[in-house]
Amino acid sequence: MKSKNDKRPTIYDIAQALNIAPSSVSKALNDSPSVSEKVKILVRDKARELNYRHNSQAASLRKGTSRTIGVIVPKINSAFFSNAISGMEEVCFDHSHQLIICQTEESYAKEKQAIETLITNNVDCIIISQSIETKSDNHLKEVMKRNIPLIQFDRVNKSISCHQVVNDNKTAAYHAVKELLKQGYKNIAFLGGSFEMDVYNERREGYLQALKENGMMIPYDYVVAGIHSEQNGYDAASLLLDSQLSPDAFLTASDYIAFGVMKAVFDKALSIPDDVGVIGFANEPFSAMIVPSLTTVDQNSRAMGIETAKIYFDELMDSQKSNVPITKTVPCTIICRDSIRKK
Amino acid sequence: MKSKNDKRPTIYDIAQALNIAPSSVSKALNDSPSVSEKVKILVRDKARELNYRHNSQAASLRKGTSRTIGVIVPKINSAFFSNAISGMEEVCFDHSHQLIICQTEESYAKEKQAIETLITNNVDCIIISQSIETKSDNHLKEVMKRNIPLIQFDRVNKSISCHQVVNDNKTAAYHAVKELLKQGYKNIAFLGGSFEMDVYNERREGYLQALKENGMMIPYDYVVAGIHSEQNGYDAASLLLDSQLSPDAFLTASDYIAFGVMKAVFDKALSIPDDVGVIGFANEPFSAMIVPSLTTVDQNSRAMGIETAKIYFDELMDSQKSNVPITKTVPCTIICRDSIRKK
DNA sequence: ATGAAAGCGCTAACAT
DNA sequence: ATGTTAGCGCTTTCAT
Repeated sequence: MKSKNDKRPTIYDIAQALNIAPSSVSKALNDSPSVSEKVKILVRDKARELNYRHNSQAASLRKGTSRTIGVIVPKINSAFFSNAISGMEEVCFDHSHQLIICQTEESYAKEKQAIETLITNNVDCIIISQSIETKSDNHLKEVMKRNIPLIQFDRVNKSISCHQVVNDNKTAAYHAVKELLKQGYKNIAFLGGSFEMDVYNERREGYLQALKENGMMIPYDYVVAGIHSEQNGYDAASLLLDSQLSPDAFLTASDYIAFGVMKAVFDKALSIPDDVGVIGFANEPFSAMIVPSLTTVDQNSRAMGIETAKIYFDELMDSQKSNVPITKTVPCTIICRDSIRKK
Repeated sequence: MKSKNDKRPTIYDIAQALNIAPSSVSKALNDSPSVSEKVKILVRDKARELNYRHNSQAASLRKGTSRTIGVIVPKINSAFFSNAISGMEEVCFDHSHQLIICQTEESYAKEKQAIETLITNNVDCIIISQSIETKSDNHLKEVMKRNIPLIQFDRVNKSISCHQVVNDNKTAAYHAVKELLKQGYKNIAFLGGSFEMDVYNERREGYLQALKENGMMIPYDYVVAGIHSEQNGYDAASLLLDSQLSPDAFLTASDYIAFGVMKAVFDKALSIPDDVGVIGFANEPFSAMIVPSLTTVDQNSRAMGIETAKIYFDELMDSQKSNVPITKTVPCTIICRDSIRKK
């Protein structure tokens, strides 16, 4: 299909056709001030005529910069990440940069592989949200050692000193619990994600703080770690609802977990929100579509994506700025729906 | 941040350290048969020691191939596309190729831009599912003219002669309608997407054929075009439900549209599935979560992604194979749930 | 089996 | 303002 002889036109072809030097063509195409308007017009017309396209590989090789940013996320098909990516894309588009997106599917091996791929492709910056499985930070250290700008977002490893964009997870969880207390719920359980990740730990802290401030007791089994899926949520909630002191409310680490909890509650013939209140995390589209609609914490993920990409363009691109890592915090918004009582 | 003097190691650094020729290093790293096992080991060890990484930009420039495939889709955050992409990624990973993903957000301008970007980045192949807005095919012709292998999937333009991977949309719609008829629904409306796209036209054909075969009349207003969103679905269904001959079933072009229809039905105080049956398309996760759960057409999108990527590796990569465009058809599966009556 | 040298397409010094 | 030249890092003939 791809034949070798009808090669794509280069600046040499334009130069030859116009009887000028290739460097002048390059300058003209890059709108350099040191080339006459006349030549620019000539070059641009000829380029169009020959159907010339800039070869960014060659330019990257020469310039040592690829105008490309690598993004590593666990999944692209979750509301949180796809919105964040969409936000990054918007900013990159404005700066005529582009994104290479890698999915890890929560695997550490794939995460390491993705970093190799991105290094190999000379990306100018790596943006990463870690996978659940990731324990080590060698691969991130490797990126730093190579002086490739690194930005973490959402699922960050705080021990790595680099720019970070995170939600105010603690505050969000704190307010979510306050909301539950305000509605009169008394026994609030927390089904969190991996407790090896700061995002989830912070949510737990917010949860604990809110309860402590109100002098509530927290049975040891009310805080459950390692909950990630709808099924996990269903199982954990079923267990808790059968226990001695059955919870009357759940704060969960994701809307999917929350949905599992809701199913468990219904299976016990209890009602939501009258008997049990439920709050999720992420504001997945379905959270507004189910019955009862799910109260959830919106993480403003698009804004997070925008802020993340901006760090590169504002701080990192023209390098040699501050070496002090910035941490940006994006506030969450609690979306109150029918899964908790209304005042 | 990124300083110039501590540059990344190249094959020259390895060559120098080992006192051998750069070409030998290159061959060793590529496991060429014309280099001794001894040198290979030496080179690999030194490469590890120096923390060498292959520079694929340079290699691409030299070899004229980038081991990169560009994918253009309207949205990454829909079940259909993210699953398809995931399937493509799997196949690419097995062939150590990678994906550059571009979103068009249904805009023709962005679609054109994405193609420019991909050409500029020397992708070895372009995989595209067109945006709704796209009317012209100049940008696709441009790709063909450059002898860049082009594969269309799902939302294809049949007038462009290239490889295609599609669902058996007509059959799927046909069987969906048959299913509705079997359950005793009599007045079945069709809320389709853009009628300028083959996918939607084929679904309409299947719908029409099933009804005609059963000698059913189809009021002219039962076939509605240009329906894309939940809101569109809600509006169109509301109108139809108020009309003279109110439909008792809807086949829709997406689960989101179906959800809008369901809302409209409930707002008229009608019941699903007793008064009205609804079938969607795509098997979005939420379709199983809502009440009543939504009967939908699963497009086996992951399989589509896999088949699409395979076309490149099986047919196109080693070029000069057949020039005859292949069309692969991936069957759909109807997932029967509560939104239609059960026998 | 190993090495020397050319060149992929572009840009950036450095002349002129 | 324009042209000459070298070189980014790699692969690939072609010699040896």
